[in-house]
Amino acid sequence: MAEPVGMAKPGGENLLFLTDEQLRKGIEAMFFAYRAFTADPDRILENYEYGRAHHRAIHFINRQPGLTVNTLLSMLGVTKQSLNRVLRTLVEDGLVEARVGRNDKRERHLHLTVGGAALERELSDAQRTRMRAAYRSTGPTAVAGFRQVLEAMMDPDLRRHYNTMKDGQT
Amino acid sequence: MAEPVGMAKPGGENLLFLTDEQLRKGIEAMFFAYRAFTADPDRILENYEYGRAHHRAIHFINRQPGLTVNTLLSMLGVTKQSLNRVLRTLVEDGLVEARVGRNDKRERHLHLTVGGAALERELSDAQRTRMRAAYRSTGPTAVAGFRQVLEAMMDPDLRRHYNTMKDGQT
DNA sequence: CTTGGAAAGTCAACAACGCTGACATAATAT
DNA sequence: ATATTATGTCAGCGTTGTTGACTTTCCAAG
Repeated sequence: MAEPVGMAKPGGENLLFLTDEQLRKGIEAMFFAYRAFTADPDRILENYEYGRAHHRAIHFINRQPGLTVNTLLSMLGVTKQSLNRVLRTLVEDGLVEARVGRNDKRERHLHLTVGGAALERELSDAQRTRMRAAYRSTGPTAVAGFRQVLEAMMDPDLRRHYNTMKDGQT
Repeated sequence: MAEPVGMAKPGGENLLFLTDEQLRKGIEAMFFAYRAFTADPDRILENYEYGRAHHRAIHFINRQPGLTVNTLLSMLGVTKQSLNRVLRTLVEDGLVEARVGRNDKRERHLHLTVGGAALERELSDAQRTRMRAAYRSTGPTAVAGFRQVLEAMMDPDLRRHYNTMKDGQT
């Protein structure tokens, strides 16, 4: 630790934090942190014979109950065939309910069952625990920067989903 | 769990940034940002019929030339069998050279060839471009926080690799 | 009311990349 | 010298991503 990530910016801008070396460290930080970020849920999922794809589906269904398959598709950024395989097992196992739309009966509105909500809680508890520890040890200023940089890295389409959910339904 | 971490503490610290809602936003920020983070290299790799695993191997071989298969293994956190498949294609295609160790002939010391270095450059250029844009638009304070939180999230073992390389060749 | 198109789902095949098990070879310890 | 440990390879399997082709259901416009 303890090296210049960028000094003040007096008259001329100091751009030390934009060197290739700094960028490489950021890249590796993303790699190692993401590995840790997914490790806890992955361990839990093994007990249920589910994978990371199931976790992601459960997360967003919990986040926005009643969303359609198509909406979920665009959030996850996978093909419908890939999502369908995951969704089918979750419905079969009674963790997710797919209700036919009232206005548009072609649509399937997705909800977690009681069992699905329980698994969601178990998974997100594990993930939040790690993130809470990281947040706590670094403080609110670092957390704000963390979120700002991540948001700036997103593709506009993905950022739309992120922001939608951020403001969406409180 | 799920207690209001929000308000204030006896001491007077404001812990609003530790609410479950804030944590959830951090989790989703990680998800969406990582997707964007890998999107650029993934697009390039398609042209070469390689995948993300090849990228990771190339990155770390470039980062620390001459490292052994075992060392690379512990950085990537996969099984040696999984890495071997990737490494074999890279050697066959003339992007990586695996030199038998002089002291210990069991070891293979890995180096990028000229062609391997060229691909590494192409991939990391794409990744750096996105990260540079994010860094520039958020500034050095945010970048420092970004790195701090990511580092705090890592497992100790992975963090060791991260720090080792960080000090490696400044 | 017929038809065009969007939404959802299915089936098949394939690729990337995790995994375990079995094995060959080299170094080391007994 | 022989057994054990370390390193790397080969073979096969599972998850999850992909594309392509196709059907069914439904809404809406002509």
